Amino acid sequence: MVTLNFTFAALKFYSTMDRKVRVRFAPSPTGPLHMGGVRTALYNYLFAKKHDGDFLLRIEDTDQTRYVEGAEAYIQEALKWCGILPNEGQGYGGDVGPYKQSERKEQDLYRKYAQQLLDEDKAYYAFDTPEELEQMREDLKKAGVAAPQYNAISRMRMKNSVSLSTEEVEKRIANGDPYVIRIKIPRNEEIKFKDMIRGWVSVHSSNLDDKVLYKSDGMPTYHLANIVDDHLMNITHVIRGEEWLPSAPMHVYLYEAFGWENTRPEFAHLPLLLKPDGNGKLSKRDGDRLGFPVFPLEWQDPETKEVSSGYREKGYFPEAFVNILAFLGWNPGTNQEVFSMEELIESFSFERVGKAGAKYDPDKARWFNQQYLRSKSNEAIADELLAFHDEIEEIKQVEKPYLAEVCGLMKERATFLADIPREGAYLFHPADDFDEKTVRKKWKEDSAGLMEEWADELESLNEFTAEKVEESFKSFLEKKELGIGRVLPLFRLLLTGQGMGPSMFAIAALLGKEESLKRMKNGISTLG
RNA sequence: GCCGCGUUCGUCUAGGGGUCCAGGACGCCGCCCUUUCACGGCGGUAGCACGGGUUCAAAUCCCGUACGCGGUACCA
Repeated sequence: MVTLNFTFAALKFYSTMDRKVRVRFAPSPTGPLHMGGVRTALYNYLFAKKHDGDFLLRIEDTDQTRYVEGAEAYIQEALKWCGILPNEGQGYGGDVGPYKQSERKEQDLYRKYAQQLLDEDKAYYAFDTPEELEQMREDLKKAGVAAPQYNAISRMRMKNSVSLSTEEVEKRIANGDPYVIRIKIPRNEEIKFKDMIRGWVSVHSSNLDDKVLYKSDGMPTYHLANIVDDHLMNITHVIRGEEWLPSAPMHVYLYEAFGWENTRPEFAHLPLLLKPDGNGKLSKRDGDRLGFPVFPLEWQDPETKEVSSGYREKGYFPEAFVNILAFLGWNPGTNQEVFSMEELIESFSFERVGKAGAKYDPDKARWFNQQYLRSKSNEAIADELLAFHDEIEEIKQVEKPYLAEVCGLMKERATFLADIPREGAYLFHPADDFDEKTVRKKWKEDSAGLMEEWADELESLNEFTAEKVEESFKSFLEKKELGIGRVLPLFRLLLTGQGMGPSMFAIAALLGKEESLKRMKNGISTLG
């Protein structure tokens, strides 16, 4: 047995080695793409790029009842924002399209494969009504069957082309009776495959259901469409979420039933993304509850009009978002944590993807964004502020070089772009009021007089640079025989209204002599 | 219930029999730097789910238990 497995694995290895790597991301347009979905797309993308392969986007919309307006456009936009760009697929063209299953169905691409299975006695027609199915499951449960299924045993008591006579089946079909096509899972077989992340996964066929492959509405189910499309699109590796692991053996069996086992893709089932507190997978609700987005982009439900926040709108950089996602389930095995997309491609491998679900940590996510913000040049940050935050009045009221200098001053204490103009609002216009606590602690009776003297010193400066202001300030302290902590907070209070912030001399220099003196004068008269 | 997958600091994780009285990062705490806040530096807190094996030696291998998650649809 061991020898057999080894041989099988070796054969598989060779058969996929000489094929160009082709992977696909295949979401259903049933709503906005969840960050877990984006991560699946990302891992597919990284794997494809790493191996000079293709990354395709396929839309799996076989369930017409769950179609949501705008969801497909959302998927496209989200991937674009993240820089996870398909080089083939829906919206990108390619030789093996269409890339949308509803359109493929129009071309009748699926029915013939179901027919092939029917002809080879590997699938059968079933006429059972939903009520009959429910009844069967109930009866089996009552009879003490632990896992009621439509399988090799129970199928004999149902209405299908295995249990019914040929004449009866033909009559029903001719009559137009609704039917589905079910896969005929063999009764006693061990089905195994080697998952790239989990190793050997083995399930006995008695635990598999005779799943519906073709629905009575004429649409294939996911199971059929997925296998047929992956085969027709020459997919070499199926990288998807762990929720698919239970049906993977059935998919493996389907490849065998079709006679496609030699080109069957490899599987990698990704660990789930879990909610930050407690257990269970990350859901839309958790974001609302804990105050962080679970979607890449903001989304408004077309029916309920309910708005879900997005990483983009919250101020996350796409590079940071990708970096965050990459580290939820994968790590490079080194101490490096900040990775560009290129570096991720270079380092990515399934050997370093974990098996256990990863709890999402919003704090760590913020930290990543901060790292990216700090690593950008002042000019780049100014550009991004102007491009993405035109709702902020301040940034439009100054020249860009000035804005860039503000960014330089503020970026080390900010996490998001918008923090800069908010926390540094006083660099754009005088503060509305003075920080009460600082006034109480620092503004004494003699403060006004002291600041007037200091203003005179500033007035006499010819060069109003940070260095000159500092120099002048030092000699002022010496002259007055005062400590820096007595005087500087007053200066800061007058110019910024705050008790904290970046270097006071840099602030004064940035504001300029005239503005600095004006603020001092106004402040002194207000505070007395 | 049944089937499958999983389980190292609060969180993300390194670790694939000895070099681990378990390393890094986020968070938290303390100290230093600083007018202040932040940054930075230094230090600290805290973990191998449990029980049996195997072995001279186990976080690492095997079995079991517990717990968690996923699946159990004519949804994907």
